[in-house]
Amino acid sequence: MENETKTVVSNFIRNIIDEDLKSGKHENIVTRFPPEPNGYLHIGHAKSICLNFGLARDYQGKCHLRFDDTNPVKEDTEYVDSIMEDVRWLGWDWNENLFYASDYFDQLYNYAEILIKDGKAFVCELSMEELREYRGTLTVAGKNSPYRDRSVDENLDLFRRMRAGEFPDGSKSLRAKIDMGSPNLNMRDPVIYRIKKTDHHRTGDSWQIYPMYDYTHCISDAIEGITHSICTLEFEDHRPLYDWFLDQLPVPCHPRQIEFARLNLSYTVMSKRLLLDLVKNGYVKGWDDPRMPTIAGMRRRGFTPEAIREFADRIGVAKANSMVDFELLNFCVREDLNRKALRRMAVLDPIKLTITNYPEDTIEELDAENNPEDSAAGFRKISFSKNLYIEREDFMEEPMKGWFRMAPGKEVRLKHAYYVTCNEMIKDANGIVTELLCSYDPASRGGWSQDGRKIKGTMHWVCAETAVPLEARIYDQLFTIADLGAVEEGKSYLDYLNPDSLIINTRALGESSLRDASAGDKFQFLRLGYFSADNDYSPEKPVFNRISTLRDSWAKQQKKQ
RNA sequence: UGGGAUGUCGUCUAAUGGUAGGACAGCGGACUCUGGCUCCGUACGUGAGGGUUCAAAUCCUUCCAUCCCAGCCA
Repeated sequence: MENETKTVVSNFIRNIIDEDLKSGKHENIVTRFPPEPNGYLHIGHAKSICLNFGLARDYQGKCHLRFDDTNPVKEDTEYVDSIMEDVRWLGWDWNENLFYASDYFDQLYNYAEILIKDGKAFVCELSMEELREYRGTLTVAGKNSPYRDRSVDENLDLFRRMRAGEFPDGSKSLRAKIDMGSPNLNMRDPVIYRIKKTDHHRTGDSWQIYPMYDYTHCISDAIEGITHSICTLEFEDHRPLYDWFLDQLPVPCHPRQIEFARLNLSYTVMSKRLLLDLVKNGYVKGWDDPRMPTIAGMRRRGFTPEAIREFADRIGVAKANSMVDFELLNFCVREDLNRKALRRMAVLDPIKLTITNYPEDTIEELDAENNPEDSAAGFRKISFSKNLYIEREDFMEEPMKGWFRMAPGKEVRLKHAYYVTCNEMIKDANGIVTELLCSYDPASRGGWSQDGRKIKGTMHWVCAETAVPLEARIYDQLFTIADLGAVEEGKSYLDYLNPDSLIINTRALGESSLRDASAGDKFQFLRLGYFSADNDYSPEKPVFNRISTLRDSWAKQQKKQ
């Protein structure tokens, strides 16, 4: 990644960092990516990961990976493992800086006692419903809890007994004593500890009480010496609270929280809840379903880490809510794969093509270049015979204006092979063309001729004798509308699921070398798109996922008419 | 209707009082053994009104629009 030398575009966070470095506020910067291990990472997280780790890389600082694991009822090591795998796969390294908020439970507890001793926190016995009432509303101020004025000793005693497990879940909470009249609801004596008699995936049964996010996050940042704590916009309202805790406590430093707009991508959803829904209710086949915007899904689909990082760079960082066009992601994979993917030929909708003047029982070997963008990729052998298949849509009985693929009497080139001319069509009882009879020019071997005649149409094909049957999984957007935030009144996002988001094509045929791939190998199927060998791939049953199509200016031209 | 934020080409994003720039998407063309790639060209924008200034996307002001907040979730 070191050789990705490109000019970085400025953004408001870099500007802040530049100023902090210039003013001497900081000599080095430390950022962090703080996921809660309660779900799989998605492309929105990738934006945050690339931002935080990218900043650390560019400023020679550090980026910590910290699991924000303060709610044991939702969290699991399965998620911890997948998150670490995904961050690494994206190309980032936290080195020795792996942390868990649960590592700080003791310190967090001690700080809470300090708050109590300073008269800045109290044990409250309001039920959740009562608490809601006392909190007030957006427009009316809250009321003080009747338990707000307990003595320090009583608070300390109660809090210690909460920790010891003497009280049932929900019966008591520790609250900060701030201001029930604040127009910012987060400042209305927020809960900082709640009782949860649930085992934690790391601390087991040693705790009966768990700290809340607002309390934990700022202190964790301070303990780790984070300089810039970057989070999403919805935490903007929490910043006063973030600062309040750090101002009350003898913490080692006071990081600055900076908020940016989370990623929205057209035609998909980014909420963990909705994603979990899709998985649990079987609308997709798991977290790594290639239609999912999860890192795991995108990896399986065939997106590369390089493409995702490039995407993250290109979308930039700002504070305005926005919706990025999925096409940008397609652009990024194509750009990456165009350089790297080996070319292969496959036919998705085969129609038989017979070369009538080619000798029977002969199969010859031709050379085909593996990647015109990379001469080091070399050549491969492909076989050619009298019996071929071409793409049905590459033939048109009555060619339209501008058509330069196969048509009756028209000479075209079979890529890497010969010039052929279609002389005759065989049709079935319904008038559907079932076979094309062509003649070839033996002097055009390799796909060119000495007389230099111009052949505009070039087509992909496979040799019937050696072709391998493929399963091609053709993906489309999971949803039919670009903005899932704009679902109509009374409708659910499920009403917009695209019934054709996966089409399994088992008619496809590929050149024989496609039998020798392994899961994860990526190819450009000539003129069709980029494909990745799926996890289900085996030499006996080669399965490929379509990552994206190629740009298709012919299709575009057709659409306009 | 309280508080917090945000409005720049279709989309994303630069500009730090001094020529509104880039990318994707679009359009047109060149090239091409992929209607791919590449290259060239081109159109399109400061939410609205008022003010300050030689000069405003930027400062002031009044509107308007959108987003977030009433979990013992993060």
